[in-house]
Amino acid sequence: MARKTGSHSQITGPRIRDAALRLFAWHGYAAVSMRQIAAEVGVQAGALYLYTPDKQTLLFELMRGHMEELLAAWQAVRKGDGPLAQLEAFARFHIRFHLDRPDAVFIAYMELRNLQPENFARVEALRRAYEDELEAILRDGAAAEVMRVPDTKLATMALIAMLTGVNTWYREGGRLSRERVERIYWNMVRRAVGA
Amino acid sequence: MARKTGSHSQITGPRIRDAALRLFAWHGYAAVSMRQIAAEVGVQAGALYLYTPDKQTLLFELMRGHMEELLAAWQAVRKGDGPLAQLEAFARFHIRFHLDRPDAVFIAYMELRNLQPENFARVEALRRAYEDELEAILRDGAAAEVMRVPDTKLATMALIAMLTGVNTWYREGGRLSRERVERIYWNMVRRAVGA
DNA sequence: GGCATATCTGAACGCGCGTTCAATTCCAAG
DNA sequence: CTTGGAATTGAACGCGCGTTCAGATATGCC
Repeated sequence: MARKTGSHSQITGPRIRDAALRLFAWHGYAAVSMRQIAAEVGVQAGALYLYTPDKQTLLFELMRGHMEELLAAWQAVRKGDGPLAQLEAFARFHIRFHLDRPDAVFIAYMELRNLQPENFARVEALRRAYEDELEAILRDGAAAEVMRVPDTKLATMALIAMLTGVNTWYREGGRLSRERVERIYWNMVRRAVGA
Repeated sequence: MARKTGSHSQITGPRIRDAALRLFAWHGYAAVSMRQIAAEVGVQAGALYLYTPDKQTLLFELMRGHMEELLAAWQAVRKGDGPLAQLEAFARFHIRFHLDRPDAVFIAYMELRNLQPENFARVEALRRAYEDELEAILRDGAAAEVMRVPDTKLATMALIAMLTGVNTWYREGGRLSRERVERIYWNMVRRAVGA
């Protein structure tokens, strides 16, 4: 049950996004009602419509925000010189970024089918842009003959799937530290591309 | 629109499962109504309840059926001798099996959260049993010093994620044949475990 | 204190949901 | 042709959905 005080706050917008992110990730977009989101924020359902035109846009903005954060964060990474250093930077960045935002990652992968076609296309474009970053590294590595990748597109998809998979099993405070996880994954990635 | 003839058929049960599988995979369990499934089969919604006690059980039976097929199919595979041959058998089997059943695979990974706790536990147990098959191979390989895997559990999750990822991008009749995809993935798997 | 404005409530709208069940239709066996 | 049982219909049930909006409430400024 949510709070009952009538005090107004200036931060309802972010609180709605947080609640929606958490609820969508746990129960799925289609299974979560606007009333549930509102209850989590401590507000009536109607109030949500001061901050979003509809439920679909709420989902889309969460996914767009996540993908743009992802791209911006990768652009900001110091990447080092040479394809191998860049591949290591990518692998470690990907794991770290994804472990920091399990809910947003979950939504970005699971709720694509609940986006209207136009919104879907925009999110997909952002995802492809991210994949292209990795593929460029692999192409450079293959050209410089420091990696053996018979098909860069396939290798891109394989490596991203492997790295993203860490979110399905890693639990904070578990058997392995983040640094150890990063190191082991990086070694598997390096070997997988024959470097 | 479905057919309107009143002729009874003895195969309504399987047709319901087929329709539910396809619809759940495309739109998600929560977003698909019993009336939509019924329409796909060419029947009224009430008729579904001659074949399933409720919607939740319909989902559960689809997932349980898929996981049991997966385990049975793997048991039936000729695996060859030695950890490396078995790892190759596993990688190739996993890709083949998953590419043959994209809808069931999608459901098995995406609709776990829509299972009631008891049903979830049963499906999870089956999934763990499958993962254990791979982990046993990796442990044997590490013990025989033909593989280098610092953590078998992590490697298991990483490899399964990588292999399952093929379903997200592979399209029949595309640029790469199944055999070529299998071969490239197997090479990445082999290298990833340092063999 | 009074007022403008941003924020929120609470009720309502039409709709589709999962599920039930009496009545009907169909098929096969005698 | 009749009959018994399986298969299916079609209407109904209570409920919660996304969304709207007139009215109430709180806040910051004069």
